[in-house]
Amino acid sequence: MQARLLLVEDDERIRQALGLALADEGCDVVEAASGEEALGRLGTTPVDVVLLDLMLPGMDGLDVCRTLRDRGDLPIIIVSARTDTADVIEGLEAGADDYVTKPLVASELAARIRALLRRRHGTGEPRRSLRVGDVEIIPDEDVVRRAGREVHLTRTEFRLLVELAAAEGRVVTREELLKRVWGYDYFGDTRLLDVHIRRLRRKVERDPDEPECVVTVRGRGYKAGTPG
Amino acid sequence: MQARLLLVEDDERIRQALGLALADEGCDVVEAASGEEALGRLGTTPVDVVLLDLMLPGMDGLDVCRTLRDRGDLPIIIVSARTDTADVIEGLEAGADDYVTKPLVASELAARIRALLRRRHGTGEPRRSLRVGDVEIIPDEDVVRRAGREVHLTRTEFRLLVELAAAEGRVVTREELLKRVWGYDYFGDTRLLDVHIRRLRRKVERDPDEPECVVTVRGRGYKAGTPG
DNA sequence: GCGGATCGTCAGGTCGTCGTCAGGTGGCGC
DNA sequence: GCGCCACCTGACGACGACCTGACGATCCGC
Repeated sequence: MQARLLLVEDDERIRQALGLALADEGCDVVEAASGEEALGRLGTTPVDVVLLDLMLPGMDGLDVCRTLRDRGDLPIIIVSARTDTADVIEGLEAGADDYVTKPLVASELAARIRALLRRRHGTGEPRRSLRVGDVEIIPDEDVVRRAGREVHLTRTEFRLLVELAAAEGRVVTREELLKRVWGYDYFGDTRLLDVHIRRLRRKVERDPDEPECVVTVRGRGYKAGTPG
Repeated sequence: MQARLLLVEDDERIRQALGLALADEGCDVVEAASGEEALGRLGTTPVDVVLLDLMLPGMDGLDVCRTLRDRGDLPIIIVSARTDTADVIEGLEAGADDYVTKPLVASELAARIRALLRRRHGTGEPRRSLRVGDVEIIPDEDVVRRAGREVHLTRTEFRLLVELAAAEGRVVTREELLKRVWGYDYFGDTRLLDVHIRRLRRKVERDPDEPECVVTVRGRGYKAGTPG
């Protein structure tokens, strides 16, 4: 799944234990010990879900929840020791998507997280977009944008670009690309790949003669340009 | 709030009591005593949320859940007497958005319904209309308006448009559309879909030769146009 | 029973996409 | 500087996904 979640909990022992358990469930966990710290982290770190304890030092948990809801539509699950109906309703009205009570079972929590992400993106997978320079790739929409403008790619071009983008700047050999995009187990030379790289560059490069996004690594393959 | 919800529960006394309690909370309740009856009602009645008991005569509750999830993204809350973690996880994995255990508190249930609808529509109000560009869809009738003018769609055209609009710009594959609108389980290559897309475009597109609302994604399917 | 509305099928046409090719360009070892 | 080889480039034909108009079947209200 690899959902990235922010765990907001002041008790260090609970936080660490829960963090480890959720990591075991396949989550990428970021921790915060207070509401202020959580809001700070969210400014810099992209996150898919927030797990929010209500008993926090300083800023009240419900206020953190309302603040987050004000700022956007980030999924929020409240984790609390209080089981009263009134508390649950208050939490949900404050903008939480779910309210679970301690003691917690990590596997159930993970299932609830998956359900929430599925609801949000239709698939259970977070809708992440990939970037290469000023080129943004949105797999769900089959759309690529360069500097905000929509660029139409064919199926093959799209998969090629995704493979390169997913490698995050590492070189992807010609053999790997042929295998992953075409399923070829090809030995020897083929111009197939070159042609499609060419067509891709024509569409995504600012200047196709000076490639920045799709860079040739002579004798090995190609790599996505590193924007900084 | 006036969310319309379908209550699936075989025990008549529980069903009536819960139905009344939820009506008090401002819900518009439709009842069904079995999975089969529920699926039948959904074919004719537009509903915002399904409350699904797992202990049903005939068709298994989890199967009902999976079937619903297969057909679309209708919000589902499972209501069950079983409290085991394994049961909860199974329910959520079957496609439910939430899992609450008996005994129930109607006010909490209503709060969870509101949270779910808020997540889905951004406002907490049940969705009574969808938009694609300057096309507005009113699910209660087989009617859409384009730039204020009323356009009449047939049942099939309407469901097609709703499926695309609900995906909010994501690509919906031909297989998905065939399955959700016609109930087909992939029928190889068929022109059925094309024809209805064509007919739909004739009615909702400003210029049917330059589709803006219903966009073809070659090799995958269709998507609702992103206005702006 | 008649007529309109709606639906599914079909055949022919269009056009996007793909793979191949032949010739050109430029880096790199000698 | 020379030649080789990896890669670039534009063009072209084929295939198939999708479009389009037409037709017959079915349903339903009158």
